[in-house]
Amino acid sequence: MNIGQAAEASGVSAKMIRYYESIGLIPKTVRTEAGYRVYSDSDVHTLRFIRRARDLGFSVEQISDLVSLWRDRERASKDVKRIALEHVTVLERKIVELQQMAETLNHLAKTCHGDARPGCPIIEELASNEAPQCHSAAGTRFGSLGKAPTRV
Amino acid sequence: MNIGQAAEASGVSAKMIRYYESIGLIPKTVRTEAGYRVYSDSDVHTLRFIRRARDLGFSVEQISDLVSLWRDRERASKDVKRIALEHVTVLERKIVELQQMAETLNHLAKTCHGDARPGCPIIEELASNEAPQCHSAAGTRFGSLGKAPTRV
DNA sequence: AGTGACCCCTCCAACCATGGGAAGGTCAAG
DNA sequence: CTTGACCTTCCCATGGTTGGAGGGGTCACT
Repeated sequence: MNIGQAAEASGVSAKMIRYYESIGLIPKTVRTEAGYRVYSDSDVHTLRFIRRARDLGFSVEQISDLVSLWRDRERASKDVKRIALEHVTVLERKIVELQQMAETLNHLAKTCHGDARPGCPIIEELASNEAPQCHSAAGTRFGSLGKAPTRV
Repeated sequence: MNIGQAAEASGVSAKMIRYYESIGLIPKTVRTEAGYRVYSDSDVHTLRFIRRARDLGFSVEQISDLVSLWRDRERASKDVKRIALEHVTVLERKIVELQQMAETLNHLAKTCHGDARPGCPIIEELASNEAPQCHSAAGTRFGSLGKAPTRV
């Protein structure tokens, strides 16, 4: 199977398959004489695994661990569960962050008459010198969420 | 005021101030003879505005619009409200996405005994050939959320 | 006047995951 | 043999932010 068919069958783009190979998430494949990558059904299976893990929001690094655990017949389900639950924790923190942003904006938008007149509480809030937001946590730019603030 | 003090006072790092200048979000500042950027209290006010908008998850492009509207005394609050509510829509879609991921994982983790034995429903789910997830929408990799799937 | 501790400058690279495209090789069908 | 669909590698862009290198400025203290 060529890379295009493998991409089709797995739902991972050819671009990403090459990228995953380049970073070592998947091993280098066999090549034809002409240099074309060749994939087996088993490879497609792995790619599908990877795609599902991506769909669940795991990072490539986490997926790398999950793939290892998957391949490892002696794997401890404890390890898998730990990775999954750690990820859930991160997800839930991000959810809260986004909810606070949305709440703050909804609150401000509600008090904004939204017509052609100037004078808008949203702008005024942003421009104020006072406490950043009414919903406190949205201002914690560098929460303990990792290296960077949540990009939205 | 030098850039460091402006950064301190506004909560925007010196690096980011230079970046915002370079992309035109803020105008070029006056410089000292030695080439140091000089900031006024008003500049700091603008930077604080920008930081708050970032905290609310607005993109730089949106912030650029908001800053223009802020400066424009004839601004229509309608325009501000529209930007804010559009952003809320995006936020809420992302929240739902993340919630679905978290739900799926929580569900799988619940059925994972999580001890030293092998055999783990989380891995098995990822590896299965069947329907991607029990919570359907988490698999819609390219939902109508914009250019790319939500990176987590 | 020298020295050390900071500050500032610009430019370049990295992160993450992904898409786009150019320039060239390969393959199968017509 | 031509055409078109595929493959290859390589480079570039995204967005927002941080980091570093390498060079210079400023200031207070000795």
